Amino acid sequence: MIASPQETLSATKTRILDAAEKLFGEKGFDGTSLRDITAEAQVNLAAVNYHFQSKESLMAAVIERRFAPVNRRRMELLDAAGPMPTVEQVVEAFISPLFVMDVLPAVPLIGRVMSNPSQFFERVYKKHLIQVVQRFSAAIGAALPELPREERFWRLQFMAGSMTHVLALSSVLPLMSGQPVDRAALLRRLVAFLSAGLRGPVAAGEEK
Amino acid sequence: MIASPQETLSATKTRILDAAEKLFGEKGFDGTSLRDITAEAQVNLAAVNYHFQSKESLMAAVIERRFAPVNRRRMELLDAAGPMPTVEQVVEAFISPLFVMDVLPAVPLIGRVMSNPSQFFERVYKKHLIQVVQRFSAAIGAALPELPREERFWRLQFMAGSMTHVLALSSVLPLMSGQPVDRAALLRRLVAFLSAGLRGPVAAGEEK
DNA sequence: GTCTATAACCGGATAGAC
DNA sequence: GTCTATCCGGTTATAGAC
Repeated sequence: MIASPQETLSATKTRILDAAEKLFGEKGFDGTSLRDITAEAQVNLAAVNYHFQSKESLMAAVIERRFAPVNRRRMELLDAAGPMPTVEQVVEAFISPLFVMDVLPAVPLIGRVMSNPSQFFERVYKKHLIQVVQRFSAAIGAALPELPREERFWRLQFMAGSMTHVLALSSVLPLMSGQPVDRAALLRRLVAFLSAGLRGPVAAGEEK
Repeated sequence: MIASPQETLSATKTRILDAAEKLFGEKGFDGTSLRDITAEAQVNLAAVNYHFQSKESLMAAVIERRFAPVNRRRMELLDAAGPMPTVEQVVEAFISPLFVMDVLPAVPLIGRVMSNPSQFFERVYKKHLIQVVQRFSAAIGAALPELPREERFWRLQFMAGSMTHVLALSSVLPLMSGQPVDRAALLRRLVAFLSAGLRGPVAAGEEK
């Protein structure tokens, strides 16, 4: 069996995706031009439009490539935890897929998408996140039956916020803390903090 | 006593600042052109360069106008809590200045700045946030003497992340939750969640 | 202080040769 | 599939009249 033609095509296509992911993560979507991307990828400018039609759909492809497997992994981890997960299992299922080696280069990109909701609300939230939110809201309910439904929604947002923040700031956090970031330790710290937050008492006035 | 000339000047200048704050918050800095801003403010295009020299320094002025009073208020609240604040007092001092009426229009902008650290690391972090981080790290230490210094840094980041997330997503959260956001209730929920997180046990392996 | 007009440049996109 | 060349609208910034 010979190599399929797609693999030859994909060389250029993948180089564009990799370069776009890097630059979108570093400088944002509006702050990155197609010329920036083709220079970084060392491909011709016209190749972008040939392979991806427009900048808009290049952005979609870049996002799709990373969000789909991360969310699949989240669901798998939740499945593996069974119908009565612990709080820690739920938090880890949500966060740990972003701390594995092969999504590391996409971390700034993911942080940027997650903190630019209005620009991507339709595309990202409706397509990729709405099922995740519902599934994890249910899982939190299983782990913490006392927690009102509305409180689950908000605590899930708070959890997403802490996670997004450390992703989006991954380039400056070493400068702020004065030392390189130990990612394994960071994951443990996040899980401990968020699990405690999820288990916290409901604020007065929000019991019902 | 007659009105000072500055007040007349400020009319245009303030209209530009207000329009820029709104649009930067909605569409981002790179996504907003000076033409967008002058159209929204109903002033002439050249007025921006006359009053602010460049887009870059307009951005600085927009940020400065909001961050300075918010951080001043944070410090005041921390001072008012005394040398031995409760965890809740520390969290409230950090967050509640962003939940008062007159900074409401700036909420999307602040969310955007906080989640674009690389672009503003020099300007915002070094000028506005470094003192806040140090001061609040010390305050957490006073409220939770058991917590290691490094853990304080990270939990402060997690706290900032949850807060930033609800600010940055303020336009879409009503759509996600299916109902208008009760800001007072949101503040109570945030304080309860983050206080519980701050008090949580230190993850195994991070005790020292 | 405020306007019009324009300079100088960069952006995404495409036509058409190879 | 990949290149060069180019279109053309939008961008910041400024010069100069009023």
